[in-house]
Amino acid sequence: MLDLKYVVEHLDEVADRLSTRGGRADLEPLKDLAARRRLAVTTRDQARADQKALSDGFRQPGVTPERREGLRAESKAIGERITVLEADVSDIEARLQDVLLNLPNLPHPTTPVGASADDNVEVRAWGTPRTLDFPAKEHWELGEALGILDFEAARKISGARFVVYRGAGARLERALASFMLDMHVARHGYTEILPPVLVNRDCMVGTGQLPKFVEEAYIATDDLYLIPTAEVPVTNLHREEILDGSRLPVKYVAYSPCFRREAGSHGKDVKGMTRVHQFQKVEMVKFTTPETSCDEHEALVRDAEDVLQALGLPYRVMSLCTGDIGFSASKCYDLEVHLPGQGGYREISSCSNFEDYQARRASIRYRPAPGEKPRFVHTINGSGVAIGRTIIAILENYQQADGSVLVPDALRPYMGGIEVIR
RNA sequence: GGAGAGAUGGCCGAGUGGUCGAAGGCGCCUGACUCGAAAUCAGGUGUGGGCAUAGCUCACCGGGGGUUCGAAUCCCUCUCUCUCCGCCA
Repeated sequence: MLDLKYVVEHLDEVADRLSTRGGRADLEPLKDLAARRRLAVTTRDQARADQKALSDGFRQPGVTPERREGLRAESKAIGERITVLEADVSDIEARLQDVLLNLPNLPHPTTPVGASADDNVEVRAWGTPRTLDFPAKEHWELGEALGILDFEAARKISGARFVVYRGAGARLERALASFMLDMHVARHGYTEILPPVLVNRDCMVGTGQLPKFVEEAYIATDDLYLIPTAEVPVTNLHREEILDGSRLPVKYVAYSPCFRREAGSHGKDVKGMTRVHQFQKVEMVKFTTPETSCDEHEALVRDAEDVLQALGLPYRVMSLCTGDIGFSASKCYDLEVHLPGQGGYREISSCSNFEDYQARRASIRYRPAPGEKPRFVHTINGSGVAIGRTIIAILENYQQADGSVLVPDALRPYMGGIEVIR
């Protein structure tokens, strides 16, 4: 959520910056509502002050019954007026909130301006894409032939866009989760979290999934939502809190399943498990000061890159342009891994700096020093990394002519010594 | 699922209709004392909103609603926590 005061005071600048996301932001209604709110609040507060002053009369010694009756009548009249004025304020504030919650974050000045994914900028690349001396297979061919990915079974028990891992496939998933968590905890200094995957509405609003993207979410009964990423429960760990500034940055890493309806992506990535309704992911989340968020964001990207480097998976780092970054993000880097089977790069991690956008929605603040005023933290998060897509990358990068797949060295200790899946 | 108890500031904990944004304690900050520290003493110390912004003012005692001239306090309701019983991985 953007700061209303800032938006109103910098209307043109905000409109310009938001327009780089595509479409145009009409902020006039917001400005109008803000002005109406100011008037309504002032009027209401004055009425309340009047009534308060009146009520002192009841306590004065020697008030006559007639005087009391007069005060009562006068106060009652003001009370009725207050009721009306309060309703007015609530109505305006609800409408204001609705507009504000549906406004995306301001792109960071360093976010490249562009209209679509085609305008994303490659920042750096690591490794050399593998060239195979035999026809490269795609992950589903390899996985099904090896008996480690079962799409047919998944279709029967859940439907399209699900996958069942079997045997070494299931083991690979578990190995990757442990491998990534261990790396981020031991080498990168994150604290491991295992969050609920069912969260309340406030969490979803806090990180920006709701209200705008309700069609993307799986909604359970009791007003609970299946998380689309561990970012949601982990960021909300500190919702409505004031953190001790000396504790920052706070760094968490969590392994969780992620549930996405993928509404609006019909016909996209229908084969295999590139785009499924449930996948698992290791997610890193940081809470930082505004001064350090850019550096911490860069560091988090490096932390994600470490995973791919350790697994020997060639990738490139893309700085997403204004037309492609997520709703809540100010700046975002995607890590795209090279897939010989699909013959191109594919997103495997998305690392975003939300600045104070989520913090304002979720009211996550910190106190720089004892006695100082609280400020909003900056939140940063990124996949470290998506496990399903890592399995895709391993299958396609480590495939051999006979259809078997080598286990990357770094993973072997986690695979019970299995060196090749055949 | 059944029965009961409870939710107050960073923490503990008082407060059962107005003088309460809220006693007291702890913690924290500032000052005095001290070579320095501890102890002691004095003062200060919540969050957000509005405005004519060194100030004034309004709101907030788990959430929502009600009664009342007036609610932390009374009533209803929801949520959560705790205790006991039942069930259960």
